Amino acid sequence: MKDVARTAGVSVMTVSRAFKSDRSVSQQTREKVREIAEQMGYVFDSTAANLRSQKSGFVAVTIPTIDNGNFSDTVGSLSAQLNGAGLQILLGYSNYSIEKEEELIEQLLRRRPEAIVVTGGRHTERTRRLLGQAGIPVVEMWDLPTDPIDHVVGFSNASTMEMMVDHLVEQGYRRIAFVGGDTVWDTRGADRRRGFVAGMTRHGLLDQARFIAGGKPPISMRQGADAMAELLAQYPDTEAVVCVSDPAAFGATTECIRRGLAVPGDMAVAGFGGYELSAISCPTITTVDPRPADIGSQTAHLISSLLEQGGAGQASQRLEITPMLRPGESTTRT
Amino acid sequence: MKDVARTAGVSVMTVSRAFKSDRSVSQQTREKVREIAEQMGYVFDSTAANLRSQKSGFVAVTIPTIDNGNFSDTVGSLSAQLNGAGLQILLGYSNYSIEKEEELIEQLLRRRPEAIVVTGGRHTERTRRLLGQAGIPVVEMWDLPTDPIDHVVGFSNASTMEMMVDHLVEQGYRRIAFVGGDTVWDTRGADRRRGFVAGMTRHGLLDQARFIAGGKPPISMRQGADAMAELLAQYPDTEAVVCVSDPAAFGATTECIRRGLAVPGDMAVAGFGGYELSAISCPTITTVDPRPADIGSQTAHLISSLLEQGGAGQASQRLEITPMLRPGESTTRT
DNA sequence: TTGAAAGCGCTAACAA
DNA sequence: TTGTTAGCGCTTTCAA
Repeated sequence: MKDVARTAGVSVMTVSRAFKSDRSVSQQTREKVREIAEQMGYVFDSTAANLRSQKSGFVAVTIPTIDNGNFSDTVGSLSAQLNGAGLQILLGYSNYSIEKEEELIEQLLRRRPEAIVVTGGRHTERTRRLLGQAGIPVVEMWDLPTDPIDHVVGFSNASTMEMMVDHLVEQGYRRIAFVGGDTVWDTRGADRRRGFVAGMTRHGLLDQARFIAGGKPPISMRQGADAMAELLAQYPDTEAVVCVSDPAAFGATTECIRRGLAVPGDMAVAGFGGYELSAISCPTITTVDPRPADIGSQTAHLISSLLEQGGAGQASQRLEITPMLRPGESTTRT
Repeated sequence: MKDVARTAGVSVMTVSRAFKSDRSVSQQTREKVREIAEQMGYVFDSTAANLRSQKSGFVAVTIPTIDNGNFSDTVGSLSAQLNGAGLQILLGYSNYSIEKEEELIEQLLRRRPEAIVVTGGRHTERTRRLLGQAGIPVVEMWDLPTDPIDHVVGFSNASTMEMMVDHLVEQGYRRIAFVGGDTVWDTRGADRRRGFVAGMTRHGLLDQARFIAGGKPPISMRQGADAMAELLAQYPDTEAVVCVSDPAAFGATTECIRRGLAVPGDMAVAGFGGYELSAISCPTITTVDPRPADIGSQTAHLISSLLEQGGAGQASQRLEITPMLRPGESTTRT
């Protein structure tokens, strides 16, 4: 910057101002400075600017994995909106581990983000402490924790799954199985399973419920297919299956078709997540859409307004997203 | 840090050292300092450290969109490996626009990344200039540009698609259609289309080739289904379709099945990308796997070794990935 | 509208 | 093993 200033015959301060948007520099000076900077191949150094102004322009985000269309949708809309506000996303993957999440969050906080968004509502004690004293807005998304750290943008995985159980029971299914991943890892998956149990209990069908474990999340299509194979071996009289996610439900559906079983004629299948896959698949698969892009944009909007009003220390908001049931051919009684 | 130093009764330099890994501090002092820091809720400030040491710990990455399983796979493995080396990914989305990419790259360079990875080999002149004079290793991935900026980790989209055409012709198909997105936006899609034309020409079948445009990338499953509908209306005697990506091929396949057309009996379908979807779908879909995770890990490995050897200015490497044809039921002559 | 001085929180370089 | 000094490249603050 000093070099640019010298070449342009102005002070470094003027160069600095020429690179900001609406500061007080004459149009003429600004253009000259920018042109010279471009010629000299000068690239502004945000690191130094951030240090001095104590504003990083970062929003930190942790998601369990990038390998999940739902989370990518959320991050995509979050990112698009925050970029518009001049903020960049600093993304980290916790790999479904709250210990890894703790480590990750510590790393991210060292970059002095202006806000932080975490997925889910279960964290280590130290994570809660780190986030609590970070002095920036904290948003927990994709869940509705009973004891939130600060702000929340999410939905109840449990009651959404109950809604799905209601739908299946309404359609006349009774012997229903749940296919999910390891619940120690995937807390949202665990909540969905809890919702399944609650729904079955409420309908007096808990004794007809079956459970198949699908391994470590994210549950793949292959794991869904394997789970269906296991289900058919263990509980061949099952009438319907609800899977913890759409890819698993799709895998389960193809396994049936491959074996000559009709879906839903011989076996009904439902998923979770509202993926495009479920709407296009043949048969279309019943699912519930938690509107991941809405979670992202609501979160972005919340963060923008919080930062405008001065950041941390404001009344904690709780935005509840209402997932939508999308009935498909895969559970329609023929 | 000053506060921590005072409380611990040491100098700031000692505190600084206590937070580095293998520097010269007595084990006792380090533990005491860390403990006090933890109690005081002190979080190390990377921004300042980066400014002083002129090392950001960032690797910048641009991808067209997060909404594409192939790119997420690449970023996932890239990220996992670089995190191991203490580097964080600074990710940006170009939205398939080289103008947006230019803007994005300028933003990213301001954060002083230690290396930068861009997707594809087509860029604006200014992008090339910015990258050329950034003084850091530059990797272009997912392509094999004829005139690379610096390092390359990728494969030829054109010749990979030619391989697919060979496979279809070998299976006996002649009247073959190509379904792809807008080629102005998606340069990899354009390369694949070129490869299709080259393959058909080589087999003397260009006059029997058909083309259906699927809109702006990334091409969705829905667009694939719509493209199939259009194809059946315009060229009902088509024998096989090759799609620019697997999701589109899946959509096209379901559209056939929905209309009572057998795949491959009445219409053969092939995709591109090696998605799990193609291996699980019923019928399984013929695809070609560019091994996105390998692209990521090869890129990570290249970057690690370049940074170890001092960063920019080293001999430009060109790592070619060999995509694998994965024949599926969707093109198998019955 | 422009400039000079001070300093953001850390580390390189050197000294003890 | 520990401490002192200077300064990374910018912006804040104050003055002209």
